[in-house]
Amino acid sequence: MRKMDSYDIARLAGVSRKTVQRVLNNAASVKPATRDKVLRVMQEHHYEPNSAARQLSSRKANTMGLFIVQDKPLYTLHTDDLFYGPIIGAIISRCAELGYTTLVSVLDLSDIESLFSMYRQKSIDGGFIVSWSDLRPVIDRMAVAGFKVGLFDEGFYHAPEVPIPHLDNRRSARDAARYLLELGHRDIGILTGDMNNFTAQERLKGYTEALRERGIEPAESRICYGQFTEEDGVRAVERWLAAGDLPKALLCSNDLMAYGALKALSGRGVSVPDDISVVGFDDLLVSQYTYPPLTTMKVPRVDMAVHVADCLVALVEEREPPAPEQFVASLTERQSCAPARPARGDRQIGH
Amino acid sequence: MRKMDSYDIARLAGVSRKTVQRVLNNAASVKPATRDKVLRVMQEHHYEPNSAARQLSSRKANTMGLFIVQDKPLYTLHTDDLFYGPIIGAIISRCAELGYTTLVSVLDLSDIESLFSMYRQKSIDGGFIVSWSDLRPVIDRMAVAGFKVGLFDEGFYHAPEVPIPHLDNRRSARDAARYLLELGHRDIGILTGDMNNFTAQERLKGYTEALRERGIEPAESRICYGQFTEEDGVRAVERWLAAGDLPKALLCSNDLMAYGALKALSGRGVSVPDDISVVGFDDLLVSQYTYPPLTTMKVPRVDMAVHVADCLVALVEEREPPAPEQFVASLTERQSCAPARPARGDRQIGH
DNA sequence: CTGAAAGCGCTTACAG
DNA sequence: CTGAAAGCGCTTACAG
Repeated sequence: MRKMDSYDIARLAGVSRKTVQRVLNNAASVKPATRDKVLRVMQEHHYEPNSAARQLSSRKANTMGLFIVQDKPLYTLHTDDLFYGPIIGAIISRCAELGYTTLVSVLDLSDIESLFSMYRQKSIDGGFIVSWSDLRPVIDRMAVAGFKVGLFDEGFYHAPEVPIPHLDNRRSARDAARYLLELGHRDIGILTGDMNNFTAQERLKGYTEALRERGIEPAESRICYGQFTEEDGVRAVERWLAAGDLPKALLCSNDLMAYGALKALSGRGVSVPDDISVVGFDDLLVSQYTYPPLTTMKVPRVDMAVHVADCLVALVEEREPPAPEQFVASLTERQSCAPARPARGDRQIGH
Repeated sequence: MRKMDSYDIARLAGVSRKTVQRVLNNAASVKPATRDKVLRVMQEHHYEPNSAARQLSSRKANTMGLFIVQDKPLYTLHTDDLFYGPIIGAIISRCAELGYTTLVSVLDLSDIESLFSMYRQKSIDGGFIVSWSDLRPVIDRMAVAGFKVGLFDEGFYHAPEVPIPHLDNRRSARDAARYLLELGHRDIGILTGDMNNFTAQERLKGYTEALRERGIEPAESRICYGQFTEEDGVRAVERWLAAGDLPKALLCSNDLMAYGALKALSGRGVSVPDDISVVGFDDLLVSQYTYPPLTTMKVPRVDMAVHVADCLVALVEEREPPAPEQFVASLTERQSCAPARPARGDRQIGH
């Protein structure tokens, strides 16, 4: 019961160390009977190979890093971040399935060195970075050093050698706008995200395309530029309300902004969905608890996470990466949208 | 730039390996000039000591395990679990501050073996288990094996050698009930958690004590037994409503049940807080988004997490653990409570 | 295919 | 205090 190593197991099972190792690595060339015997001995003695020794001699950590960056000014990102929470869980689980443990760190953007440390210390074979910020400088440094990394938000980065799951934001936003159009709405506003962000740009394009398909040219007054924060939603609504110019339907480029809009609307006594329909984007956990529960475009975050994990592991193992996938958000209907009510000369819809 | 080891650094800096090591471990006995020189050489060559080699020779992983168990039937627990999310972040950050990395796993309760594996492989020096389930059998096995572990929920376990942060649930619930009493309410119901759970028992006791202080003996009809799930909140409200016997104020033993109650109430057209005041317990992220925003007892989860982390690290390093702390939940007022309205023979309060 | 040796890159006693 | 050696427990070439 004292110190057990693979040598002891070999002796006790009456086989060579090599055989013990084959059993550990599930090699085929071991007779079932021998295999069982070795396994039995290992279990009896609670033997499991020392991971540090393994890492040291094989030069492989079988560990991935997961870096959650605490984005500073605009977005605060915690492990309980509503968007990234499920992604974090999915990555960890998927890596485990693929034989990797996951070392999680929360990182300040001002102290990004500890990320590089983990690579240099050979604590990890690769890493995922989860962040809303523009990480291009960091990623470039990593590329130079040959450190393997996967990302999530393609808002700022797009490089063939860096796995990033691709969401078809334009199409998804188009689908959201079409939904509103099919409800009979013609006066549809949009609340955009940070326009330096590729994702935000694409969602705006999708909105514009959908309206144009119906021969509607989106007026400048219908486009409100935000930064993906809840506060933007509040401000947008208040500005429209102050101008007496609230649209009849509102597409928010993420759920957080929709929450802000909903709050401001309800605070001003404007009824959702009777007076205005609201659609969000993401489908965060909170969306089922808002008032009214938010209709939103669900981003398949878990599938996307599994996909990056698969890509990064393939990269680390120098295998062919899985085929690229194109993800699309799907409509989750709740109670924040209603058919347009007939007014002025608008044609009536429904019923 | 090829393979750098501490020997190379020593040679390049013109010192002994021992000195390099002293620098790495921040030992005092190195002259500042020497120290700087060594550090400069290390930086120039991007040298960082190999973690596997360190672990192997020092028999220490400097790593903690964080096991998020996916509790089966009643509660589902994900990394985005509203209660545990911030706790997870706090543990990781605190461990980092104390010099430990954190290996996170999500665990199925049916496959708890992988938890033991990490200890046997010496991948971790200790671990935290985050779960709603009754873990006593697992913890007992760990104690026998000498594996060090910290927990969160003291609902089921209470042992001197296992760090668990202690929340004074009785006092916290008493404070919540007192708040309702001070608002003038006398007809106050409670929705309890699973009564096998110590935490649930204590919260009920706190409620009872507060009412008795005011000479109110809680009627059986005011106590509704739940299991900490959202659905319990729905059912409780529906049962009371069906009996035409809704209390004027309701203390929910956690936020999730309060969400259910709020939904059911609003679905039946009962106004919160005009017709009934509702108080939750936990202060999850969602509570600011419910309708109306939920007044609730905030559990200092982050402080509690930091405290267990400190305790477990002390245990691992065989140092004296920090002094035990007694945590208390504090009232977070939002909009789900209002003063009792004068009715029948009740004395009037307020104004 | 099998076995004994060398090696992974540190830390830790152990002589000097 | 300093330095050379042994050792941590595996894996990986390398002879046989």
